[in-house]
Amino acid sequence: MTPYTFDHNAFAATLRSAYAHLVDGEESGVVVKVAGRVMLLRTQGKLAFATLRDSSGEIQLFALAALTEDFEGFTKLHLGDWVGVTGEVVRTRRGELSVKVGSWVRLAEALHNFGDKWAGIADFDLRYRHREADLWANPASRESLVRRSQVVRSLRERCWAADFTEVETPMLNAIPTGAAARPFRTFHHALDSDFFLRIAPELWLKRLVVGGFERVFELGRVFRNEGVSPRHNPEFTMLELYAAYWNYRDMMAFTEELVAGVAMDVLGTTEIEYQGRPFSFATPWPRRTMAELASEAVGEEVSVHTPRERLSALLAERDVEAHPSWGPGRCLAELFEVSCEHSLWNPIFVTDFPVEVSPLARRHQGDPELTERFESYAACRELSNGFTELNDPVDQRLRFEEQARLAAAGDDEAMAIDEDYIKALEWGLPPTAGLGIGVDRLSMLIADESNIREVIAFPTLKPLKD
RNA sequence: GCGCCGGUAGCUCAAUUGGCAGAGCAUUUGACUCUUAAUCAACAGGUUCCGGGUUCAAGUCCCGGCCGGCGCACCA
Repeated sequence: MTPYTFDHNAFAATLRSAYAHLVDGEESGVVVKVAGRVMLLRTQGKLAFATLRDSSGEIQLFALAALTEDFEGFTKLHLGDWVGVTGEVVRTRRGELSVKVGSWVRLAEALHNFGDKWAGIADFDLRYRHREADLWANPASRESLVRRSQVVRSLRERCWAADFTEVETPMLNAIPTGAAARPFRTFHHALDSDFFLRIAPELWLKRLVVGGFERVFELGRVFRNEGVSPRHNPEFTMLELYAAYWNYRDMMAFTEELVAGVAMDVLGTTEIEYQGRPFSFATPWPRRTMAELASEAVGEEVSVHTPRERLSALLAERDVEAHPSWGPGRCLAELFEVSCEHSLWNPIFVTDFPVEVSPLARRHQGDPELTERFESYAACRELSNGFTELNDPVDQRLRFEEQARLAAAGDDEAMAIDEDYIKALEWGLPPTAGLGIGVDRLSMLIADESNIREVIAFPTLKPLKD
């Protein structure tokens, strides 16, 4: 029977720093209790050395037949077993800081182990399906998840510090809305109703602003029934926040400070390497309009007012066929994506998106065909999306109706009309700016990972059939 | 969803032109009083992802399926 508790009082990392002064062969006279997993075991006749890993790091266990209780049993520990050890802190003659094992107890047995002490676990299928073994075998896997945790913590603390109230909104939605995406479908038996897993918390959050929460944020999971790739997991984490009385320029300023601040909190610098290439979070980030960037890329002046025929011809030159339902706005957005996105390495704000692709954003004060919307790009991918919120219920209804026409034309990602949301706007949404940040994407940057699965503890995998 | 690549012992990986399926580590047994991926000796360990086919002979070639990686599409 293994124990139900173990009263440990020391960690590997703190012992290493507290006893750094011990010289080779010196004994401290201090007895500590440590616990963790046996990573390596080296027996040598009447001596045995084990490498113990706890949450802080690793430290050596030094067992002697003459001193250690049940020395024979100690030498028969398996790699991966959890043990609790009581013993004196010493440095061995060969210079390794150790706990000289007096008494010890096996806290849990590892019935499986991976054996290879050098290569760890390399098989992706095994690593992701049994992340617990991956985390035990591969320190780098643990490191990436720790980075993610630090990113989440930093985002939360910075939102709290800016007086945003953290809230939670429904994941089970009668209407999937707030973004353009195919939803997951589910069913509630007692209510005898279909539900959709949320694709964004956006509309709920703005309803809270209507209700008087002037600054709110939600950090949580959203679900999109779309392709899986090294940059897309079907469920992913989004930070969304809304601030009354701000516009999109205020929100851009907040966004860059937030993201650069996370880099400072987690890494202590804004200057990093991502996938072997220098990358800088340093603020301010450039602000460029979508039309400007697209014009530069295609070598002629284009905008939302360029005739659709010209835009579709430019798309065709880039092997993109403009769908008949696309107006000039959608064409411009597509042109931007195919011609600019791949070159946006350091963070940049792309601004002034067409109304046609921004059904929840307020029209631009200088051009009613544009919106006061931005997306930030980093490492050639979208990192955040924000805008001055559309708070006119009449215009919002028109935008939803346009979405409905797209849906009728076969666009299965178009938004549905949300009458409750329109009614909320009729109660009065103050001028407000909103922001969404992909937390997994940001974590990839901070953890220097190219695969989103590395920053998700248990990524979505296809279930095994028999 | 499409394309390319991969799947061999518990783990990491070999296996020539189609010719007896191997090593290291882990497990088991033994030796060893300062090891560090300890070392040394011995034993054991297999539906070569699954199902068909070609062949005297298939881990290897062909067809189908499963799972994964990458790319494309979709998207954040």
